[in-house]
Amino acid sequence: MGERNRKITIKDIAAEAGVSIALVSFVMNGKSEGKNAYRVNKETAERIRSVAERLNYQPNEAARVLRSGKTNAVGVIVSDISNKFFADIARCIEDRAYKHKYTVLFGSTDENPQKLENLIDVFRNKGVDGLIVVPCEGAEQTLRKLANENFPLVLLDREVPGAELSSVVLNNRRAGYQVAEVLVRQGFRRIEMVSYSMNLSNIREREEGYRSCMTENGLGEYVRIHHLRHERLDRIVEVLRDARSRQVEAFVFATNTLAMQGVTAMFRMGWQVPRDCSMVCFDTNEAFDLYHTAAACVSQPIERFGAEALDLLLKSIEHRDQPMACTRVVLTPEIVEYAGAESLPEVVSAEV
Amino acid sequence: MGERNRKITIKDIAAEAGVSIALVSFVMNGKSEGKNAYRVNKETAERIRSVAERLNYQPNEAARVLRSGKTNAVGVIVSDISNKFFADIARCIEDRAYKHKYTVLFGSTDENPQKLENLIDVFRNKGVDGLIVVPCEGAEQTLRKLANENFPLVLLDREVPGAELSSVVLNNRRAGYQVAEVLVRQGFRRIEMVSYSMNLSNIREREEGYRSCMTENGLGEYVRIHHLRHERLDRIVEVLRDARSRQVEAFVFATNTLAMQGVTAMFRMGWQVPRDCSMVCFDTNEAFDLYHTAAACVSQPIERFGAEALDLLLKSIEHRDQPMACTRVVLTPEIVEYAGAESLPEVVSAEV
DNA sequence: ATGAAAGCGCTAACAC
DNA sequence: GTGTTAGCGCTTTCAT
Repeated sequence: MGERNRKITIKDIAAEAGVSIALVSFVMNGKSEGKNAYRVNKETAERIRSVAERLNYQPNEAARVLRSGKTNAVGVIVSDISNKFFADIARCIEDRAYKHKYTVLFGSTDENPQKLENLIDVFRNKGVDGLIVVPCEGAEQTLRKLANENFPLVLLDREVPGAELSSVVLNNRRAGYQVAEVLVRQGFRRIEMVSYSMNLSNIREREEGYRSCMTENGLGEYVRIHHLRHERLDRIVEVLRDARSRQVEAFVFATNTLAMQGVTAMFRMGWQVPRDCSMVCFDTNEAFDLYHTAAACVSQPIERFGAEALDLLLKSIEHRDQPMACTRVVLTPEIVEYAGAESLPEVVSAEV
Repeated sequence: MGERNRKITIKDIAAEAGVSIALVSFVMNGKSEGKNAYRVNKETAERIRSVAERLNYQPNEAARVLRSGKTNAVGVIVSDISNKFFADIARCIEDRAYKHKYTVLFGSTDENPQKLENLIDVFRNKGVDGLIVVPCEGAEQTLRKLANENFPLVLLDREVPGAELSSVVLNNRRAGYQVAEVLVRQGFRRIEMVSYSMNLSNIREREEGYRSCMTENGLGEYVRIHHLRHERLDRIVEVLRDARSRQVEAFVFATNTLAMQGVTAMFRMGWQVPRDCSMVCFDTNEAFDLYHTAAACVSQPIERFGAEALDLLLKSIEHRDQPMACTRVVLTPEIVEYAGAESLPEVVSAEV
């Protein structure tokens, strides 16, 4: 009771089991089995294991890390961990990493390359074995340098053009095409896109998808992409109002955030969605889902994003010596189409 | 180019600056200033600093941790990091911790006490200096033991009854009272509550709040609390249908998840909210907010949750020697009242 | 004002 | 099969 709660070390186990610390280390690391192993006496090994169990031995991570240079930790750097899309991915990565005995450090950049650089520094000092990064604009240099050092790195959600980096991304072009196509099929012609001015690969490709969908459907003349600054989303009101004055009938929102901002603004201005104006967007969201606000949403395979990214990273950590293979995983979007608010079963039956 | 990219250590700095590693250590740790300091020559210190800068010296965390026993990392264990409420708090903690040069490890329990215990073990092995924990049912023992060991610990969102543990929680009783009161003021009488069967302090207090509000308003006879099992939320349909058959006019949902499930179920059953049935709930949410689905929401001071919890934890890490003071921070809820869907400015103007 | 040196707990090469 | 031992990079006590 009054005993100081000293941490049990490998030494204590060795003493208690009457063997050397080396033996304990081997046994604890499973080096007593397998081919290239110091073959330890089966009984000795068992004795050591039981002592460790009894004393509730917990190896000291810091020592192990210092000695081996491996932390069994990876860093995940996203734009904003409180954003639903990233929070969901984070959760998947966390669970999966845990199964592989890895822990995860999270960080948010707020699309600020300086913050990204800081986070990378901090995480590397902490000794993470690798990084999963959602690159932001202006981070190209930093990331390329990292990769040149042969540091295990996997890009998520977006790519860095012209860099040979592993990445897990959506087929954004296709998603943009297909989601816009829903509007076209519904008979809309004046369809415009609301997007970010940030130069991000995923955004640019979504725009491309929209553009080719329009062009291929003979609506090239209506193509118009509004680029909003990330810090000035309030400008969306002007964009919408202007579009409205040009009889725009429907919008493609390049991200969930933009869509939410857009719809909120529309509500404030007295338009009802989708009655007065239709829209499609990327990612689902409880509001749009429940009220069928969107005519369609791009549903991203969250689980696979997390799984593929982590697996890729772990593989590249395993093969740190090799000159770093660059794998590109492109996931297929799913388009969730809603029937339209007027046909929401519940609303109809309630109003009749 | 072909150079192996060896990490710069304190030794390199020492050699380059022509001093001993001890001096470098002192300078790097700012022990050259202040009162109880080895007074280092101002110029020597400057020289060391400049060399460190030039060589881009990054101290090795593992070594520092091994030696000092301090990791400058804290663990945050919540129910589910992908849940908006916790994701938001996580983000606040992350930002704030970062300013204090701390990093944060996140983990999710899924309300499973076994997972909680595992996570605590893992995080402690990693050597976190302290933990912020959202306790789940059945974790009382584990947490009490932790605190008995004088391990820095702060509870978040919920408390462990009968344990002297620091915590940051909402005044849930008051929140429950006030949010139910909105319905009462709107003239509803048959108001029932949908809650969890889990025995969690916050949930229980919310129920208490609802109950006393009803009683004090002479509606005691209508008090009814439905307890759903966390894993069987689909049961909510039966609960709602049954309530409906008893002419229940409004619901208080004990959590955001319950509310979302509830409203979704109502929609499926063809009821329109709030036309056919009113509701209030805890936490805001884009859907309810945008469409004024809820008559009112309890808005929790997310920022303060994060800030208070982290500050409390850091303080208790700082004073690990002292016998652990137990502080309880109770935050005040804010009730956000919506005007009702029929008076949504935009919908009205659009429908006229 | 500065340096030497003793470890923190662990891994792994090497000796027996 | 098992033990010895040399560090990993750092902090900190104690000499000088």
